[in-house]
Amino acid sequence: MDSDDRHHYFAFFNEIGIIAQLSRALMEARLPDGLILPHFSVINHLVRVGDGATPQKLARAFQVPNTTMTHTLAGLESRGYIEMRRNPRDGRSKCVWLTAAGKRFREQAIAALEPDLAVLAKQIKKTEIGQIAERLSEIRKILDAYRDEPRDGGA
Amino acid sequence: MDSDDRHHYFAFFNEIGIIAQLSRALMEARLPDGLILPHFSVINHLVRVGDGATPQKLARAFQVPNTTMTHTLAGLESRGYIEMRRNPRDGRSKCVWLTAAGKRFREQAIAALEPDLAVLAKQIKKTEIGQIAERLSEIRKILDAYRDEPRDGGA
DNA sequence: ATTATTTAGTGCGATATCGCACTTCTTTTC
DNA sequence: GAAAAGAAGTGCGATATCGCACTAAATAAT
Repeated sequence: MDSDDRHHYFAFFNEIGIIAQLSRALMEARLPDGLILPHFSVINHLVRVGDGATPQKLARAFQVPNTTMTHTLAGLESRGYIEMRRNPRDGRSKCVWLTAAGKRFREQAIAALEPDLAVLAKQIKKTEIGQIAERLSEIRKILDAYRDEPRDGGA
Repeated sequence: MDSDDRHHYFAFFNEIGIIAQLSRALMEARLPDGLILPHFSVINHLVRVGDGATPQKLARAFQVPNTTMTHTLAGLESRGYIEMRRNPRDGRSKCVWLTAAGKRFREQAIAALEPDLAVLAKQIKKTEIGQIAERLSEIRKILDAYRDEPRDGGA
């Protein structure tokens, strides 16, 4: 692999990083003060996948350390968007439950973002987004698998 | 735009965010202790585009606040990878110059990453990466432009 | 020329992320 | 059943990111 080959991969991940940064900033500009993307993401996840998950499970889903998830959940709980209850199945653990306020927060955040999405949708067609997202999903899975068995191949 | 349409866009940006996170973690695992992606990115930028740029220019190139770039540059300077000199054209400003150690750092970082890249290259073909990167570049430009004239359309 | 405005860089404070180590509880081993 | 090993969550400390406000210098306005 020569320098030019490497640059292709670097350039790809560079674009990814910039888009992640830009989209995150765009999104956070629409969220209430003190709330950031992970707050919304967690709430959104709970709505879509269903609540009652443990912090551990959420940390894995978002690929962040447990401490980070603890911190994010603390922020959501202090605002009354989630409730942390005891896990009846495991005394070490807890379960995260959405509150009505939490669901309302999600609705409002999505509504606040709608106009931006509408503008972007005019320039980036849904079909194209869908196609690229599929490719990205494959790449994400490869990276994700690689994370668990780095470099030395396999075994 | 209905809930399902929205989800397409959310899913796209979600994949982007995850890949950014994974690739960054992969990269940083290969960097010397205390150095993170922005450190490498800045050095790499200076090598590729040429050094002598002002902190301001770098901050814009990386879309980060000036304070963040100041902090990153301080880290690089304290390790002797760059030199901050006075800007002869503007007394308020400075110029960032690479040192031999800085160039060596880049070489070593790339070498340390090479085996990972080689493995990934087997699973993600260069041509496909290139194609997706082109699409992403267009999307990045759209987002970038939108950043300057949000929501209310134009004019 | 003097003053007002803008710009580059940075000190400071607030919050986010994350590694480490500890507590508490569960599961495994004997 | 007791002891050992493992797992979930969190307190603490270190660093990153970023907004605000300040200083110094350049540029514009008069």
